[in-house]
Amino acid sequence: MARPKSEDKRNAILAAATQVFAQRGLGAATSAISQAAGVAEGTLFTYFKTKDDLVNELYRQIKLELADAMMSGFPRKQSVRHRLQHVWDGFVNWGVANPAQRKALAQLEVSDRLNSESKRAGLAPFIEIQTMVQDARAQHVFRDLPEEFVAGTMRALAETTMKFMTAHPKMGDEYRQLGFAVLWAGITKKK
Amino acid sequence: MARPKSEDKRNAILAAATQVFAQRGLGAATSAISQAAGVAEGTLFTYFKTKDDLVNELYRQIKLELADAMMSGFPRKQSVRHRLQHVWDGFVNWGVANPAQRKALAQLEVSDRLNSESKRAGLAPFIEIQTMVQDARAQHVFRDLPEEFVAGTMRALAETTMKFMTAHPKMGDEYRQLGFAVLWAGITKKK
Amino acid sequence: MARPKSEDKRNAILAAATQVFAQRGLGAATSAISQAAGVAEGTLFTYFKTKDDLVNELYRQIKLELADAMMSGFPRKQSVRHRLQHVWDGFVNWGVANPAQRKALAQLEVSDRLNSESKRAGLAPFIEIQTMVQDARAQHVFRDLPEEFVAGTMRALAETTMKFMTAHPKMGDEYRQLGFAVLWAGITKKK
Amino acid sequence: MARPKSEDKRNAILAAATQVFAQRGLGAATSAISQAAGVAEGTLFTYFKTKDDLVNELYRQIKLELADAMMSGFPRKQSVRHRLQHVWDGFVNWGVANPAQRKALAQLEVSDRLNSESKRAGLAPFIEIQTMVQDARAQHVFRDLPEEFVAGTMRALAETTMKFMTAHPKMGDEYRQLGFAVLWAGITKKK
DNA sequence: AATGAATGAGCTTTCATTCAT
DNA sequence: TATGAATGAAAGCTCATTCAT
Repeated sequence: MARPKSEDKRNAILAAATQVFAQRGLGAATSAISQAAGVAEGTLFTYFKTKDDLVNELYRQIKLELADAMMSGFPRKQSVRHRLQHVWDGFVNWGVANPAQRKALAQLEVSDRLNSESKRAGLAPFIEIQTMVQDARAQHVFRDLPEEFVAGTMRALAETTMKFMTAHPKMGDEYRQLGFAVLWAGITKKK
Repeated sequence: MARPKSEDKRNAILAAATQVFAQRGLGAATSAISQAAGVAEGTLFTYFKTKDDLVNELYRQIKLELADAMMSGFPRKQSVRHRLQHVWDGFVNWGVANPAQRKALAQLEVSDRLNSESKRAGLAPFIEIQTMVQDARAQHVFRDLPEEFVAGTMRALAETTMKFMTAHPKMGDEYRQLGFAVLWAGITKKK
Repeated sequence: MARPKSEDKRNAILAAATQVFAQRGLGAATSAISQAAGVAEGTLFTYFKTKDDLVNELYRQIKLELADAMMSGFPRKQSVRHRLQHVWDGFVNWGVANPAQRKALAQLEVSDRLNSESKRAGLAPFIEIQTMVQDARAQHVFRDLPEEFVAGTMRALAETTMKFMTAHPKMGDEYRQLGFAVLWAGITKKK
Repeated sequence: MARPKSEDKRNAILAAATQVFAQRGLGAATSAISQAAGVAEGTLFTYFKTKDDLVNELYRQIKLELADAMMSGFPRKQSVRHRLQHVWDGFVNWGVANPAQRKALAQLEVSDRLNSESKRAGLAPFIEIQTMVQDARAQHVFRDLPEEFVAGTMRALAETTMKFMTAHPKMGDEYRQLGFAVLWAGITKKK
């Protein structure tokens, strides 16, 4: 048989796309990606039929990585606060550790190149968070907010927190705690 | 004597750019903008030397409009809470009333086309907010957070709030209040 | 106003396309055409939105020229033989005088790039020939052949005749007569 | 010992090329041919060094098949009319029975990919027809036409005839006769 | 100043051919 | 020999910008 499609090469292309998209946006040329990946221009298209395919695939992959970072070891049985802290820490730590992924993801989320199938797939691994939020509301731990409002708030605060952690790496732990404290104070019920 | 450049035309181009960028992103063609503005393709370039110039100019203009919406009638003398509520209301009301501007601004903020000069100019009209935050911290009303963290948090929460207000127009007032409550609870000191 | 679209340039592009298609087939690159026309690559697309548009337009233009060559001065009132000779002479003379057009047309006719609208438009100017053939059959001048068989035979014989006229220019008149004689003998009724 | 090249595979490629070229023209991708042949893309190039080689080889092969259809059982001893009818029938019957070959051949004949060697080889098996035409002229059965004019006329008329036979299969025999009658009337001397 | 045709670099994608397996 | 991944030179087309009118 001929040489098999190399998983390495596919990954190299996805990694290169992450970097290039993070730096220059989704408008970046596929040739820049193939070059960064160290493959020929045409090779990109043996692994991804079109640029849109690449974009969608990259989105799903990053989302999976992120989900892994947030959900692995999720303390299902513990308090809402513990569980929320777990996903918060997972999120911001991942974002700080993977700035290119974070930036690329931000571009991908607002892009009009994602098909609905990808969007759905990107959401799927996070259902447990939804469950948690529903629990928290049912237990009157949270204010009476729509789930998506909570999710949006968390994402937004995490975004801000990550910026600060990145800008002041030595203060990372403190900002992460601080960000969480703001989130928790904001969304929970006052006694 | 040559015809003077028309302020009308310049504004038409900026308005068209707002709409087009909001809909299709900054990658949209300048020809789409000139068409939407009702001027010739070349005319755009007599008002803005390059596309980048247009982008930067638009950014500054939207920021000025936003500053106006947030800062006019600013109750300098009143409590921190009153002042914060004022800018919050100004922000989210503006965003809901001007969705194209809001979307365009979001694209502009993350774009790599803004030069540092524009970024600085975009920040300038908001210094009074900084002052307010500094006051609040000095008075120990706020947690011990960096000013920019507060600003980032506010922007992030406002973004989420605006999405909800837009999605559920009838609940606009409630969501605006709710968003503010979350913000206030998040950033102020516990007694 | 800006400089108007130049009819000259449009014609230059069509002429260049004729030459290039004649030589290298419809697969020839648009860049080869623009170069031959002495315009920039992009300019071709201000006159023809796509390559297919150019191809279809060229087809219609050549057909019109050919129709003019065949039909102008058509002796409506004279005998079938006179009329047939008229279109025959017009056809082969045109083909010999315009070899590039002839070759390009041959490629265009068998191409799958022609849309049905163009095909219809290309046929339209030749209806009088149909009428003539119908007359001839009604008068029992011709054998009992389908019109299209007659047309196909004529085109086919003309093609052969033109090749000979081109190969032996000095014998042009003789071959034209000879070709017509073969055609006439072939399609008319024996007494 | 290395595996010998498989005649089967070679034939499969030629057959596939016939179909693909007939349908999509000579511009069709080699990958489409290899796929249709059920072999790998690279394999095509072990049997034919380049696409041009494949094209030329296919031309020669089709011409041989056609020659076989026309010349086998050629009644050398019989009258010119009998002999001409034999090749005519062979030609049109073959064309109707092998539409893909016929279409592919038509594309090949007008292509600029045939080298002169192939053209010569393609002509060779038909010499006997030349001889026959020479005989016919010497015997003053035919008009005073160049051999190639006769050949061209025959091919052209056969082309038209085949179109009609294909379009109206039930009238096949009639059209074949009719076509031949037109040919014979056209090229023979009047008494 | 206003226009829009002209320009050519740059884009994504295809494809004949090569080459590692 | 057979395979199909790898290659990079085109291809058609778009677009920011220039320039003749």
